[in-house]
Amino acid sequence: MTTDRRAMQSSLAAAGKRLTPERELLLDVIGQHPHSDAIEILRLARKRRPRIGLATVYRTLRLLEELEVVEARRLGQPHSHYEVRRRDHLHLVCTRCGAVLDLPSPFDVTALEREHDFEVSQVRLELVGLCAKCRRAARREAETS
Amino acid sequence: MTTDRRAMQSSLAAAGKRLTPERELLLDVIGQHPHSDAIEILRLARKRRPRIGLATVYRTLRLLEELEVVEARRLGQPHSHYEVRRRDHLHLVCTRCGAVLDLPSPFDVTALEREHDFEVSQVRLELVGLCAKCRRAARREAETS
DNA sequence: CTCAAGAATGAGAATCATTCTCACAGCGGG
DNA sequence: CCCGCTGTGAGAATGATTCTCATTCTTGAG
Repeated sequence: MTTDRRAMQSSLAAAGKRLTPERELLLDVIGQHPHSDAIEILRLARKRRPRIGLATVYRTLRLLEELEVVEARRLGQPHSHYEVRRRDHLHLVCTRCGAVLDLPSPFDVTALEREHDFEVSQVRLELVGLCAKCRRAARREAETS
Repeated sequence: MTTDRRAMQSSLAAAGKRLTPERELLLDVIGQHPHSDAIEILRLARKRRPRIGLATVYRTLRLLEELEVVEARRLGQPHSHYEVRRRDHLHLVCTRCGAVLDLPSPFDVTALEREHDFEVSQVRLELVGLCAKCRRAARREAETS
């Protein structure tokens, strides 16, 4: 994951932030264990750095979200699950046990039900971005600063 | 919304539950104010029934979710937003101000960006249902009871 | 019509995920 | 080598949601 590390390094530097061992470790853990929640990430990170704290995990997760490196998911549970971000990202989420399967982008629901032995009951789609008002506001802020 | 009311009545009865004035009121509020959160729903409900409590709002929301009448959404904020459930349900969510636009089902991202003056930065899709393991477990449970 | 049993409610306490605070540690430039 | 930040860990604080419990309402049997 050296490329990720490099990219991280520079976006952090751009924001006047440092690439600390904790941040590097946490990014690695998230990359290796997609869909983990904060407690799970803490547990995994402590195997390699036992004194790391929960606050650092949450702080780092938020930072990585802001840098658009990591993405938080609400999968019907009260806490979030985290994973390295991709532009198009499709999931099969079981409503009963919470299992999450990743999917390649183009798909056909019926074929997919057969292939993954999964019964689809609901399709949820969100297109996330900026509305016209906020695009103008963001532009104004950029000019001011 | 008499049809909704009827349908509710019978699915509640099937589970040995009652259609109370509170439940009817809350369903109506959610129908009339999609994407509201629990506090907002409480505020709206109190206009018509001032002594209704927050616990009842949350209890009813959970019940309506179980009956698959209502759906909770996590739109990047720490609390949920609620709306009457449809099978296919598409949203445009602004990452900055949290505005939510509903969309008709079939769509073309580029046309849509032009039409709604919205800049899409991310596509999120979840197909929700039952995995093979849980379908078997659910079947077993049904047989037992 | 009356009453008992169970379901539902309101208020406030409890819980759980997440964020904040604060004292201390560590790096990086001068 | 020291100063000024940026980060960290621990625990407190917050905020959304769920639970508890005493009370009220409904329903159905008699």
